[in-house]
Amino acid sequence: MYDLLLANIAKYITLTQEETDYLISLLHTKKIKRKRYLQQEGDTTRHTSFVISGILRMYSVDKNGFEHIIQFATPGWWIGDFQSFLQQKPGNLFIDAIDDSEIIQLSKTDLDNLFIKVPKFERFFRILAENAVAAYQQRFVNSLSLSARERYQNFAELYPSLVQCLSQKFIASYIGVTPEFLSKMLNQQMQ
Amino acid sequence: MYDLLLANIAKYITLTQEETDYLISLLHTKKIKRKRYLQQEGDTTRHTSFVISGILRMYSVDKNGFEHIIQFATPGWWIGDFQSFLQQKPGNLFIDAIDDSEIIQLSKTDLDNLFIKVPKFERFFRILAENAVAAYQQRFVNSLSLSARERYQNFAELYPSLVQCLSQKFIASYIGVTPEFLSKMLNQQMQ
DNA sequence: CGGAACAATTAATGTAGATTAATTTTTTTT
DNA sequence: AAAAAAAATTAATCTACATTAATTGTTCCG
Repeated sequence: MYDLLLANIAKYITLTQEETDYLISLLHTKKIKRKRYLQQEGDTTRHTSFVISGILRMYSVDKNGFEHIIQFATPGWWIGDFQSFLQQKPGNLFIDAIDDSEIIQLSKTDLDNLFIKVPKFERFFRILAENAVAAYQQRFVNSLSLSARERYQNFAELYPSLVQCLSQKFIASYIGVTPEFLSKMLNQQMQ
Repeated sequence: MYDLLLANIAKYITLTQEETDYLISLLHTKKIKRKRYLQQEGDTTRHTSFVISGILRMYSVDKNGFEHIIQFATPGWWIGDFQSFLQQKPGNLFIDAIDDSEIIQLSKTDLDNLFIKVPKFERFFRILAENAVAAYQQRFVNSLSLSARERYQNFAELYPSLVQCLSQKFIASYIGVTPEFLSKMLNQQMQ
């Protein structure tokens, strides 16, 4: 159940049995059915979530009702509205399950206590956050400087398995074009 | 000299005199004249930098030679190509000084040692990285879901002092439009 | 102080990708 | 397996913003 998470943690820090047990005592698992929300605009993010099965998406909805996917999360990934979680204020993002999924949750309160009781976790979450910054920096640069076609190619290279399993609609939303345009683009490419 | 940085650190962790002295022994200051590069594409980022005076910009240059400003950094801000710094590999970003500036630098090696000798710093840099993730998430959402005019308004609200002191060229590059279009937009707005 | 480099403005023209809408294909539900 | 819902395709039209180019205004430096 917690193997994937523990393996993930073990890459960066080494825990004693006691520390592992304490961590596990703070965790809760949660199942989310396809199309069900983990979080909606206006909710305050009380937990950070680690995906163990399925796939979720985080997205914003603009004032014209269009969705912009910021991130997909497959097993082994963390997902959450960082701003809302850190400041414990209502956020403006949505998260829902694309397929039936299962996640492990850790509440903000428990995480804060964990940092105090087992300071080693500061290191783990520092590295996690640093990697997230690097990833966002890169994604942002790509969205600024690549054309729609290049953004698609880049996505396909980076996440070949996602290209297989996601509908075009979601990929279009992630790379920032309409489904109609993506369809046209892909069919032109073949000729 | 190091006051601004120490005050910044003191917001999140408390250091003994000894720890402060040790930190200071690892720091170097550097002056960067207007238009001089702190870093160019292909360089590996060996240091993380904290601005104490002046203003710098970090940007990417796309294959058509256009610059896209990712971040400005004024006193009190950290700046650096995270991906290159973390992986110690050549990066693809540029950083240069918009005005004569002064920064404090800390090398990757010294930072890694600092984490081992004074684990408290794990917490400080964790919080820093978390805040950076939240900021990037928000900037990214804005770039996806707002029009050029809204992005300008948002920038002007967030950084009123920068709107004053930066040339339109730089603001245009930050919000992701051409200088010509920004000029037109601003003059239309007044009518 | 004068001229060279740089920044801003204006306007005509061009285009990547959006919008709308109708049709077909695929998936889901019962 | 049929009906309903969702996804993909195609094509015509539209638009926010880019491009190009010429003009003016500003800053900086010898």
